[in-house]
Formats: sequence, C-alpha cells, structure tokens
Amino acid sequence: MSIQEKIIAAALSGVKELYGAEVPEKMIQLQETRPEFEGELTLVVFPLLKTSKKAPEATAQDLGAYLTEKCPELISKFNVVKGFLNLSIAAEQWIKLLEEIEHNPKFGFLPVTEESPLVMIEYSSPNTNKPLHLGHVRNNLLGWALAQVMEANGNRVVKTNIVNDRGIHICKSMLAWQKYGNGETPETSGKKGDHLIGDYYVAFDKHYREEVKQLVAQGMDEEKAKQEAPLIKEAHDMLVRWEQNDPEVRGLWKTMNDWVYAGFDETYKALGVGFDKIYYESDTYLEGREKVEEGLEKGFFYRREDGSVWADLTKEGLDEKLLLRSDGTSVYMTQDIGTAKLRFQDFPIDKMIYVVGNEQNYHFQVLSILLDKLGFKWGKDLVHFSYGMVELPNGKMKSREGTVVDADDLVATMIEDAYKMSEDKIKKLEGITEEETREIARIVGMGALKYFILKVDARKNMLFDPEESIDFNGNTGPFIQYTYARIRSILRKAAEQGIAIPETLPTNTELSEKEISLIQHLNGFTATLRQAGADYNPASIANYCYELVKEYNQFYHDFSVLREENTDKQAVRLALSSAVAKVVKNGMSLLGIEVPERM
RNA sequence: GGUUCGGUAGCUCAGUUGGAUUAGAGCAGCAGCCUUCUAAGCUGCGGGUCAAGGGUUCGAGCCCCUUCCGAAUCACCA
Repeated sequence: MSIQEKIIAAALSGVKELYGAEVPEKMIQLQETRPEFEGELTLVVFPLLKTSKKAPEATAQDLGAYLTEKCPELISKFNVVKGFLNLSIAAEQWIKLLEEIEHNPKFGFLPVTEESPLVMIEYSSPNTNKPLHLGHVRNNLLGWALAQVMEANGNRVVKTNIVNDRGIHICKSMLAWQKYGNGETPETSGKKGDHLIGDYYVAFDKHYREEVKQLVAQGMDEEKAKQEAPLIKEAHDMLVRWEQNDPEVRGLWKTMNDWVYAGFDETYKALGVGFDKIYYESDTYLEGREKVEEGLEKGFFYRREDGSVWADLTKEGLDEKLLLRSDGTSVYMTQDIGTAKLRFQDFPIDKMIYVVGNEQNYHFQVLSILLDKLGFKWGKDLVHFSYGMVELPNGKMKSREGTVVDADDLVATMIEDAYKMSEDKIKKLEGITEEETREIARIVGMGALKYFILKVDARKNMLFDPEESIDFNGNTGPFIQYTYARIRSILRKAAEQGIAIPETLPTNTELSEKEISLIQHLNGFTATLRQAGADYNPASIANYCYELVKEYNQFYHDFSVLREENTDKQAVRLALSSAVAKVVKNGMSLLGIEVPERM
C-alpha cells in the first residue's frame, strides 16, 4: 500500500468519524505540497465542505488533528492554509520506502500473470523497398517504449510488425535491379541490403520520369504518359505475374526481400527494438476479402453496379469507404481487416494498439468501426497511437528532394558524436579500454537520440535539427545517464571502503528538506508509471526521470555521502542514492535507453 | 467545405482528475563555483496578455462555445 493510499484510507475514516458520512474516494484529493509551504502532501478539503458543513479552514483543522492523533506513524504534523491541509509525512514512512526500493527490483511495476489482459502492439511496419528513415525511428522508439510501459502496468504484451512486402512499389525496385543491376548483391556491392534495394527504387523513379518526360515531349498528355511509360507497364506486368505465383518473379522477390530483412535486422538491433510476431502482407492481403464477403452477406456493406464493395459510414459521420475494387482486389483497408483476422486467430487479444502516424487518423477511425461491425470484440476500442511527424528545419522530409534522414546514418552519427564528445572525458576514468570507451559512446549516443525523440508528447509534430544534432547537456538522455554513472561511482567506492546499505535502515535520523523531496519524487514513480500506461504516454516517464535526476544532482552538490561521519545518516544517503539509481535505470529501460556504469 | 489534432519565454518543450498572490525546465545570453563522492554538474540574472474573445464556479493554461493561425486527412495509393 502506498503512502497516498494509506492517507486516503485514513482520511476516509476520519470524515466518517468526524461528520458521520461516507464519502467516495474521489472526494479525497491529495497532491504534492507546493515548495513554498511546509509539508509534503496536501489534502484539498473543498470537495468535503458539503459533508462537513464547516468552513474550509475548520474542516482542514478537524482532519489534520484527526490524522496526527490517529496515525502518528503516518503523519507527523500538519498546517492549514485556507482550504489546504498540508501534511508532513512521518520520516519512518520515507525510510520504509527506501527499503522497499532497495529490495524490490521491480518497484512500481505491476506483475504480469496468465490472467493479465493481452495487449497487442503493432509498430514499425516498414515497406521493403527502401531503408528506414527518421520517421520510422520515431515509430520504432515509441512502439518499443509503449510496449515496455504497458507490460510494466501488468499487461501481457505481444509486439508485432506488419511488413508491407508486396505491391507495385516492390516491383519497381525489382524491375530496376533486373535492368540496371548487373547481378549486384549486398556482398558484391558492400551495401546493406535495404540500402541496395532503396537505391534501385530511386533508379526506377529516375528512369521512369525520364520516359514520361520524353513522351510528353512527343506531345502526349502528362497523365497519360505516366500510365503509358514502358517502365510502369512492365512493373504492373510484374505485379500480375507475382500474383499468379510466377516462379521467376517470386524467386527474385524472395531473394531481394531477404536482403532487405537482413538490413532491417541490423537497424532494429541498433535501435534496440524487436518483435514477438511478424506478419507479412503477402500472407494477409487475401484474408480480408473473405471477411468483406462475410460482411456483405450480413448486409453491413453493399456492392455497386461495377462490382466494387463499399461500406456506408455516413451514419457514423464519415464517408463511404471502398473495400474491394471493381476487379475484386483488395485495398489497404481490406488488408488491415485480413491482418486483424489472422492476429485474432493467433492470440486472444483484449486490446489492440496500432502505432501509426497521425496522417492515418481517418483510416483507423474507419477501421475501428469496420472491425466492430465484423465482430472483433476489440475493434471498437482499438487504440490508434497516433504520433506527429518529424519535421526538419527547412520543412518536411521528402525523399525526392533528398531531405530524408536515414536511420542508419543517424545512428552512426550520434554514436560518433558521442565518441568525440566523450573521448577526453572518459579517458580521465581509470583503467578504461578503447573497447569500453566505444561501448559508452554507443550507449550515450543512442541515449541522446532516444531521449530526444521520446521526451516530447507523441501526438505533436516535432522538430529535428540534424545540424545542431542532439544536445548532451540539460534535459537530455546523457544528463540522466551521467547522474546514474555518478551514483554508481559512489556505490562502487562505498563497497571498496566496506560501507554497505544495512538491511534495516535507521529511522531516527533527521532528514533534510532536500532528502525528503528526493524520496517523495521516488514515491511518485508508481503514479507516473500508472498514468503513462493509462494515457499511452511514454514521454511522461522521460520527464519524470529528468526531474528526478535534476533533484538528485542538487542533493549531490549539497551533501556528501562517503564523507558523512554520522553512520546513520550515511546509510540513509547511500540507500537514497541507490534507490535513485534503481528507479532511473528502470525508468530509462522502459524507454529502451541503457545507462552506463561509468561515463 | 467536413473530420481529427495542435497553438505556453527568442528556440525546443513540461504542466497530473480544474487548486495556493509570483505558469515551470532546457537551449541560447550574462555572472559565479572544480587540491573535496565524476563540472556531461551546481548557483544566480534577465526573458510570458498561456493565440483572441466570451461562458461555467469558491477557483481555468486545463472544462464548454465562438473566432483566428498551423498540421493531417477526406483516392478503385499504401
């Protein structure tokens, strides 16, 4: 039971005893006390006035007196300012909290059991015709962090990925490779597979535009030229052959996709993300059709004269939506229905979360309604975890204008920058090897990148300035990592000097204001984690970690641990430092960010 | 035009279910602090009509309405 829960329970019985009325738990409003007032937690009594039939001050006075008298082990003293009852928490509560954090490696986490709700999270969802870029990086980091947060809140999480591995865009790369590739492979070219394929996708576009230009010069209408260009016709032809299972096309498709997957795996590994189950669109794209036919029979959808199938969503305030083309083939929406069907066969899904950019808000609004109509129990309440675009200083990322920030380049640059930045600092550390220095640079560089992206509210568009790169000072990943390394250094030295954290901490030492406020922050981790889970908001964890280490750095500056002569005080400070390190490590780990022992 | 989401300091962002005369950080700028547990740190200074107006109430950056600005979307593309 947390300190807050204890106080709320005590206050409830206080209200009952004092005023003879049971009030709902919501009426007890507890919040952190403003720094300018004495106390740590504040009970706002305004909601209770109707019950007490007294003035705010008198009500607060009544409750304060009750709490200090009945629960001295919980509340040491109180003061009243207007309708605010400021409570000072008894020191032993804080000490107990430190002990709990010291002994519970999963402080704040809820356990996951067989009965826990099953949450499936789809994220990443790349196309196999080009390498991952900055937008994918945001998606992957958010998806991974969200999965960790949901799991820490007591959900069984299945991380999934739907790979868009078929379609005309894939054929374009394949065709270009056939025409201009001369049998080039990742091995012969030395390129990562996804980059190699991406280059041919670009090559296709270049030649294709050339053809269109020529046709237009010969007097053809541009729209028509785009359809009549020989390359695009060939690509369409290839798509038809793919759908007919043409062995040659399928063979090439398989080979080239495997190159891409090998490349993706490297990028995923560098980003520290992974999946429990990967779906391929080539397997799922036919499944949706069946579901749509089913919906058609049940009268949810209707067929037009040309044979196309539509859903009429005007009653829901939306438009009509195409589900099957007049030639009977699937569209994007149909495929998502098909994927949903397969997933539900594979897992007893309670909650489905799609991590997909906000440009698809409409799509998911529609998908939710359709899945619900088709009888998926989680369809209605599916969560579209919609995130904003990553913008560059001079506008958006456009592959055609060459303003794409490549994921692999970005990762390499961050690590390189961290290395340059760290070199002189890390070398000061004793007995450090080049290999360790590299590893620290990797952790710090990735930490900077991940924190930079995850600290901002996912819904908002964010600005990414590659020129200025990412800060290593202030509200950044490295700042948090640095604080962690500092604490670890203290703990190492303490161990060397034979100073250990006692099993039971002394409760008679007086805590300074700074120490109390630090412990209070630690206490807030649980609530932050719950909120992050309820709101699907990893950013709040990031900001929590920042606040915590900022506070710790102030403590670090003003108080010494190892030079403290009073052994009781020293024990508490050591436990406090250790607790901050543990919570920081856990919090950062929820974001997929590692923390170094030294830096 | 419809729908959805945003608008908080020069810049990048926090701001719990509405709470306390003075709305917070970081960056950038200026000024201090390393024979002392890691200075990627700490301390101080300046910087705001919370887009605008109205409403709800003991109380609004937060809730409701209107307006302005920005983004996304409304395809037989994915």
